[in-house]
Amino acid sequence: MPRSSTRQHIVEVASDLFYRNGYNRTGINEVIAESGIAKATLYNHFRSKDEICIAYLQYKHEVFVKDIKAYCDTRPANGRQVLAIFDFLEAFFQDRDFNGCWCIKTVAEIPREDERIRKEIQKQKNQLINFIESLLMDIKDEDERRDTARQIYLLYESAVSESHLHQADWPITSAKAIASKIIG
Amino acid sequence: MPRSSTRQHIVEVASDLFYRNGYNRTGINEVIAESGIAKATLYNHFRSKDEICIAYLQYKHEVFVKDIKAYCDTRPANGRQVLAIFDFLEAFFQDRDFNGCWCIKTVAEIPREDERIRKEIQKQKNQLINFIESLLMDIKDEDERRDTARQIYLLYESAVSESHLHQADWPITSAKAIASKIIG
DNA sequence: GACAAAGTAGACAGATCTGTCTACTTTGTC
DNA sequence: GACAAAGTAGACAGATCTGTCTACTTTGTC
Repeated sequence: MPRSSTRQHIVEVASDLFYRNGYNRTGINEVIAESGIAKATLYNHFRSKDEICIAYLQYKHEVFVKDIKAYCDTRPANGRQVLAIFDFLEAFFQDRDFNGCWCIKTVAEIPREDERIRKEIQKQKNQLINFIESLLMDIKDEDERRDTARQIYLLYESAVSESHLHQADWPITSAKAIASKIIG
Repeated sequence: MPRSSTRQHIVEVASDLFYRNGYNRTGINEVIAESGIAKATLYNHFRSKDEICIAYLQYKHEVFVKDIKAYCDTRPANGRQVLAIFDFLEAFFQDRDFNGCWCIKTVAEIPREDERIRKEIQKQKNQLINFIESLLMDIKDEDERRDTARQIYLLYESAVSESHLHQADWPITSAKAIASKIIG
């Protein structure tokens, strides 16, 4: 296996385990056993478990952005296109691998001082707000567009967390209904 | 110290530590050192760390319910009284001990199989929805009242998580603005 | 086919952390 | 003041888990 795909393979396996079972409850030994690689190989690609955590967050975000963009692209580019993000979430929720927001989960597990991870997560959330804003180009006033994007972002985030917490999809339909009201 | 207040003392100290530094990152030894009690005393009051976790969640919820009710009671009991929950949150956010939602934090840290903790958290969230509903008695239709309570609950939850995540209060003002629009 | 780079299997050091147990002391009540 | 209940200080077993290191093998390239 070429070096770059070994790294990628580790990231994918670790991501699955971290997301499913939690970062602290997934040991390095589990990652290497599941990856079928030696421990020294893992530490040849990553300096520490922390570094794998960053790669995990980036990988989840990368896949998420790709998927949600592709999903929204199938809808007509009008003022209501943004509502597609809730339909995307509904599909994600129905998937048996759904386990809430990786950012929120990870932030709860790491020490508060870990600035690298905190910054990465804030970056991801800001990119999501920007993406939502890009779907709201019907709104000509820049401040209003930004405000609306933030509001829909809040609803989306809530829908993710709460559908996971309650193990039910009413938060998704409810959030979508509010978003629909907001964009008029 | 009488038995009941020893127990209460442990719960308060453990709650501070769990909420501030996280459940998994707070060891039993830290709890007893901070409480100034012996380890055997702790295990005389609680069978396991897990049991302290339940007591922690219940204690945080109890204080929260008492405080938010008292806060909302100072406002006129009209259709807009429910908006006070966002002002309450704003005050809580300004407090330097604010550290997001203890339920979300704890759920992220415990194994998925821990049903007792999961049930406790769902119970707390349902009580919050019921409390919000009790502030919406202006809405006569029962289904509509329930729906609205859930919507405002989603906004409140989002405001808690996101103000913590972004270390900024715009999620609170933004969520309040949406809630205000919903109740008309 | 020589050689470097990458990978292997797993022992092990060292740092956690929970929960038990021991031998003893303090406190509160009759 | 006797006695039980509650608390103390801390050793220790046993179960983690991360990251290093050793001695060796495989792979890819010139």
